[in-house]
Amino acid sequence: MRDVARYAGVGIKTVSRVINSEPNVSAATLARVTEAIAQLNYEPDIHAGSLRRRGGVTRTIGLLVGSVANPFAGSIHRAVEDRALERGFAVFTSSLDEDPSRERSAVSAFLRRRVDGVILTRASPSQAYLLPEVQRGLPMVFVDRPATGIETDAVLTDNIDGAALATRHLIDRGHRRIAFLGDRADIWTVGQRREGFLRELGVAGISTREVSIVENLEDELTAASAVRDLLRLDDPPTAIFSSQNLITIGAIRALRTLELQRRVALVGFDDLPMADLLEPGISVVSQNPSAIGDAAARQLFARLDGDDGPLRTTVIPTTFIARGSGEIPPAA
Amino acid sequence: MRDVARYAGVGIKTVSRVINSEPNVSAATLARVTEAIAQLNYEPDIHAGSLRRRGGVTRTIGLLVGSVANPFAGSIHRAVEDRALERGFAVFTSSLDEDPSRERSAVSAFLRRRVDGVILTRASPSQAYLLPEVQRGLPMVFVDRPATGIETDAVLTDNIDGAALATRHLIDRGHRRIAFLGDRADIWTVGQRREGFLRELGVAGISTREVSIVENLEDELTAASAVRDLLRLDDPPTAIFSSQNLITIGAIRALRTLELQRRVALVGFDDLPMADLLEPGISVVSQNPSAIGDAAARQLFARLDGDDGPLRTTVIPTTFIARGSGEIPPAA
DNA sequence: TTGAAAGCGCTAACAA
DNA sequence: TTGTTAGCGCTTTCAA
Repeated sequence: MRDVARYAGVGIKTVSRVINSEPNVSAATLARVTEAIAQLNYEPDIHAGSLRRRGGVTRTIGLLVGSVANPFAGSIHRAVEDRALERGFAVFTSSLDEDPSRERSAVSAFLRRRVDGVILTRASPSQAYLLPEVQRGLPMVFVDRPATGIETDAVLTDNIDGAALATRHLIDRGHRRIAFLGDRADIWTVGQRREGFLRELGVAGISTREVSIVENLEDELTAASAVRDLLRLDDPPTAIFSSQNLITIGAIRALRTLELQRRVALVGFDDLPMADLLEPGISVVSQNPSAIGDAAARQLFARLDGDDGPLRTTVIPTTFIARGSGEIPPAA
Repeated sequence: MRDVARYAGVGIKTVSRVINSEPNVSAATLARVTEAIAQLNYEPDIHAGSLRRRGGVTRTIGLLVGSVANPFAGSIHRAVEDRALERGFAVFTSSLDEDPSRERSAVSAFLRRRVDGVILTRASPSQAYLLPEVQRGLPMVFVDRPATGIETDAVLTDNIDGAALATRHLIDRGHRRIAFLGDRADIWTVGQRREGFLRELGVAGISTREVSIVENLEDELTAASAVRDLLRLDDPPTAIFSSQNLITIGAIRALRTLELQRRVALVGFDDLPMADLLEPGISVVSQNPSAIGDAAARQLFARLDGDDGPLRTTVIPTTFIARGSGEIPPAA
């Protein structure tokens, strides 16, 4: 900055004014400084500035997700990035892999870099360790799962309603022996989805003894093997509600292996790429990760703009997409 | 830091020593300082430190990709993040959408935040504007596409060989009238893939008049319509080589519409999720984005560790995956 | 083993 | 409209 000032023949503060588009710089001076910046290929150091700047803002936010390799997280990330870009904010991202210790170290890495706000999908059971940041007023928006141990803004999918929607759809087509496939039971969303499933069974007067609930499925393989086991029962389910992506794929594979993909109904929670190109097409309850990211970013920036209204939980609705697999009637 | 020093009854420099795990701190002092840090919930400001630190390292790198919502980019990102995490580096990401102006502004945003290195998929035709950074010694690794206008390290997919592999596979099954479907012709990779396609035609002695080359397909819709047009020709192609993901999906849709998915062979460049669950399964030349990200990050960190050996271009091989669609023989 | 003082690149406050 | 000075939180240098 000193070099630029010297080159332009002005004081260092004038360069600062130009960089920050502050008023009270004459057109001629502005031109000279701009030229000097271009000539010297100068990029101001945003962090040196934020050190002294009021509030110490860095125009940087942090995003924590399950894994950036996961398309669901990718869509959230992209929506957050789009909102951030509009305001000249940069985005740090970190993958947590459902590992509580990674959550803590990633948050710490962000705090050491003085992010202005954080959007996070939690991986640990309690966020009480973030209490000092909440009290300090660091904006935080939880996505996909609410915080535990602290009160914050949140943006969630309507898991209960989505699961109920899927369940009712199957019940309406005459199914009673429906299987629920869930992933790790300590993940908040799966509990919600099971709740929606059970609620709708109750509404229809179906006893939980008629249904099968399998939980803690870890991946495609365990899901596929669970489905094979279920369908070998004396009184096998006529429909399956799979509460997560990879589990749905496992279920599809198992049904194919048994050549039952046109006899047993299947509805998955969360959409799959090319689900409409399979035979039958896979009916799903579709989430809207892009809307989640968008709402979370808007909420975060509203807080950064000084919104100190009451905490808000935004619920993003789901959409049922019928493609064939969910419309199969119970076997005669 | 001053608060921590006061709380622990030591000088500020001693706190600095503890934070940076420097030697010459007695066990008793270390314990007191550690306790003070915990009590005060202190997180050091990494940027204030880098201001004075030799070399000014921030333990931060920047990653530029097409779009973080794209699974190919997501896999690269995840691999980069994994390498970065091992070393306590944070990762900034930005999506470019093939927009040259976004490339420049995103790079500038990273430079203003003093990243220690950059990994980028270029979107603009020339990177000559980065010459000052190259000369300054800022480590940069280009992924997926080489830089133009500057010399840097790069990690690329073996596009020519991959395309040749796919083409040879079709030729070996008796096809001669093969269609090549390409996306925007100004994207470097598609040119390479066309080159591999043409090379293999030459080896087999097939005239380019026998094949159809369609380029500048923008998305699924334009690809699908191009395929429908091709198959309505008097002498339609018996096989299709699609050089990109979305275009492959468009081709699949078009073949379905025409009910030709079991009569016209199809090989795509880049793998698709659930491609094995379609009927027929989609044969592809699979890239390895995770290996690309891994190699790029390793190269970047090697440079940060002081490796000043000659510039290196790492080529990541492709794999052919036969699933059915590529093994369909020419219609009689 | 420890700490005091200077200074990294910038902005706030204030003076000219 | 412009510039000067102090100081943000840390590391470097050097002295105790």
